[in-house]
Amino acid sequence: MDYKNTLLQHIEPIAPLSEAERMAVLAAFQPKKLKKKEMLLFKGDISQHMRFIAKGCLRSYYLDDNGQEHILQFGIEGWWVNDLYSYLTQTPAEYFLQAVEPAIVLQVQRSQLEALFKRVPPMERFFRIKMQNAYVAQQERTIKGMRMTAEQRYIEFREKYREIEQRVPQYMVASYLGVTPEHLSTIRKKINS
Amino acid sequence: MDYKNTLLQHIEPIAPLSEAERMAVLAAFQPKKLKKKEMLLFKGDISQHMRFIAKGCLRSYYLDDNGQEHILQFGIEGWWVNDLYSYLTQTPAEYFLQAVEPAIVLQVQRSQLEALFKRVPPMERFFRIKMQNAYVAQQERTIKGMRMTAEQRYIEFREKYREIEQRVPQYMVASYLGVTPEHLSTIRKKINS
DNA sequence: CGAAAATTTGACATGACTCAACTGGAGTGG
DNA sequence: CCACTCCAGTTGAGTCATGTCAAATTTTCG
Repeated sequence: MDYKNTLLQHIEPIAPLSEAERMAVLAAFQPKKLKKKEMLLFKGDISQHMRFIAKGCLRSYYLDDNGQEHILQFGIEGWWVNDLYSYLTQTPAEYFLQAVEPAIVLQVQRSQLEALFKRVPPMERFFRIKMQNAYVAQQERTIKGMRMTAEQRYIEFREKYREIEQRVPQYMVASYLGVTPEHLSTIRKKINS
Repeated sequence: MDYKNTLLQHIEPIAPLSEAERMAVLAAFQPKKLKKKEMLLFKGDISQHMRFIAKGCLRSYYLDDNGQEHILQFGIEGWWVNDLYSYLTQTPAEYFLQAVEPAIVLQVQRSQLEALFKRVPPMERFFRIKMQNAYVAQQERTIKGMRMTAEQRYIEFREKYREIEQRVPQYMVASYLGVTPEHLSTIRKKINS
């Protein structure tokens, strides 16, 4: 039950809850254990849950027309992962969700979360704020993706997500940064000299 | 008062309102008229309002270390524009907001919007959904910015924002797409042949 | 009409990709 | 515990995409 604390610790600084609300929130979420490389969502599935990472490391990615993987996002403890568009519109997912490390994910059914929003207004607030922050961060990433060189992006990634870099293989970092593994390798060589 | 309808027409499909709520919402917003090139927010200002475009066309942009403009976003009728991070955290803005065409913007003070969220719960819902959609769209743009060629991005932009393309100068489109005006020019030449 | 701004064009430089070969380390089966 | 295989990572050559700079041309607007 320890992982449930992880969840509350992430919600409460943003949206404090009464004891009853806390119970309601916890009751709505269910834990799911994942092995390394286990899939949490496939392209084509309809995402039925909001998902909070209590432990471990996951990634979301899609396959392009050539079957190549492109990573959108990594997530570690305290992050939310999803194919949000699929979840929101209940259409088939574009993205895959997969555990990069063994993981524990807390999931809440869409219908239950909607009910929770009604019963526990701070949760609606919490998600609005989370979305706002995610949006801002994403905006930042968009600009940087288009305007910075791969080297600059890598240096930033390193500083910002030191921990993630140490937990995922290098070719996944390359994929996240939008460069080929070869190119990332040359960048690293250049930096370490 | 016509522009106030524009606002309600954008809120109600997502979050229906009672007559009283409608009044409360309208009362909170104040119109502001902008001339072409007039600034709505400067870098360094603290963004005090949420802003809805009732008429006209605006852009948000920032200046890099070389003083070059980079456009994040255009907005036309029915869009929201802001430096969201500044608004949310009440820190100095990174971005400028400027009218590209004469415009009418409906503004609501942050404190009033917060009060509105409490009094009119559908508004909190409306903004959560807006944020989610914006986030998803932004995620899309991030991926495409890093992985598609400038030509592909331009073709997409054209299809998706035909109207905006016709309302803003080409060098701003280039800026939005993250390419030099010269390069966009050669892309256009290539496409039209 | 004239000046300023926007766009086009071309030569050259650099960043990033592709492809192919090689290196080194982590499992795995004998 | 060794030998083998497989996969991640590195290296280098050649190529394409895009940037920089400079100049010419067109458009806009006072």
